[in-house]
Amino acid sequence: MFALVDCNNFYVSCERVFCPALVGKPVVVLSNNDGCVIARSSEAKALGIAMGAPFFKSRDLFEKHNVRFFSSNYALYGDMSGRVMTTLEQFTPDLEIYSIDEAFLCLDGFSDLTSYAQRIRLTVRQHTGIPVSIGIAPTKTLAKLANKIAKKDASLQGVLDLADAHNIDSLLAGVAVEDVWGVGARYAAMLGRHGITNACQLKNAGDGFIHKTMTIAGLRTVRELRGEPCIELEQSPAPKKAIGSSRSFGRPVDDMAELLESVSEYVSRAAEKLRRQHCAASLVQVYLTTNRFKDEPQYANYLSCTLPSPTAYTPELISCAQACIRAIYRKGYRYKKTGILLSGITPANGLQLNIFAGGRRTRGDEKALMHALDSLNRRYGSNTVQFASSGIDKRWKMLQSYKSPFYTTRWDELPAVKA
DNA sequence: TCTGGGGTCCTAGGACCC
DNA sequence: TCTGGGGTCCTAGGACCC
Repeated sequence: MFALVDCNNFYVSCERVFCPALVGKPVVVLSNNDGCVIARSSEAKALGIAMGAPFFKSRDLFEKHNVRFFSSNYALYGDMSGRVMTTLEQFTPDLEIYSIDEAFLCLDGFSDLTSYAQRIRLTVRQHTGIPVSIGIAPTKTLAKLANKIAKKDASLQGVLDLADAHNIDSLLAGVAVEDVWGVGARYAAMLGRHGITNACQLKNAGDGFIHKTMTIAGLRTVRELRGEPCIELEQSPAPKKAIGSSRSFGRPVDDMAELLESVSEYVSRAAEKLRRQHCAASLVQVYLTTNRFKDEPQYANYLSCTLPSPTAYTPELISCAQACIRAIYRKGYRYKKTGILLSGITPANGLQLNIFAGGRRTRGDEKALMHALDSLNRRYGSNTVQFASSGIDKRWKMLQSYKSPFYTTRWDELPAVKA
């Protein structure tokens, strides 16, 4: 048996923990660059504020209903997520952290699951202040679905064990096909054209048709809806096969020097992650693009660069990425965004050395330098030491005009309790 | 002035190998 | 008139997830 524990309106809930005055009021959290709405309180949803709604188009509505809004504060959300997951680990030895706000728990061998799940809810609430909902079922896909129903139906008090339902098919018939895990907008439209609009109809669709139109992954989804487990619990996350970093700029950028700074910064971020998983990369991909929403000359391009041997040495990766930008940069455009992707990832120990790389500084020196860099930044905060090529002013940086304090990760921003 | 970021998996097609 | 068969690897594109 699987339980899916999902935090309710997670980012909004994190903000509310440290600012209880927000409880009961419409609250939203914005994407990077304060671009779109990516989390909404139930009050905000009730006002008709859509997921992904552009912030600047909604400002009037926000003002009218006194909607509170926040820039995203990932240091806070990541830290709160860790606290929730640590609490969940007390309830089962077998747990998969699926995303920042969700975990699958294996409940095999446990009894009285609904009341156990209620205890989980109360404990998470007490330890972290975060409200969660829990769906229980014999497959992950059904557990996701049960969770969705538990969130919607207030009478369930946040928990639904599908085994308790007397008529699962009628429950499935009440769930739109696009709300099934693994069915996105494209598949939902395609299925709709074939008369399949709810989860029960999808469950009863023909295997051949599903395989042909939705590949093997779609077939797994359908089998899971029938109660046949096809997707296992993954307890130890596999190392990443690709690590990317990209950001929209806070304002249009036309100067190549600033584009070079931005990719240097993004490569530094990605390389840090690469070293954290003890890997090296052999392929650097770089792209740039203008703002597709603007009625002005558009240009987008990308270029990749294969390294002679895999590396996790930031300066080498930066040189590659900057060479790519120089090659694809065209003067006269207003750029909106650059991004990089590291791939061809292999474990850093036992690297194939390059026979032609003699005479350069040794791998040992590079490793020591990166280790020192990472240690300093871990201890004293991100970007305490950085590469000059990433720039000093960084006037291209994204906007974060409405960010809440780093309540849990910076000494000088800890909330104070007044006597 | 203003529309996010970071991933995974599957498939098809092309280049290459023997 | 007439030119094989079996395979791997890589990449791009399209779908999905949060």
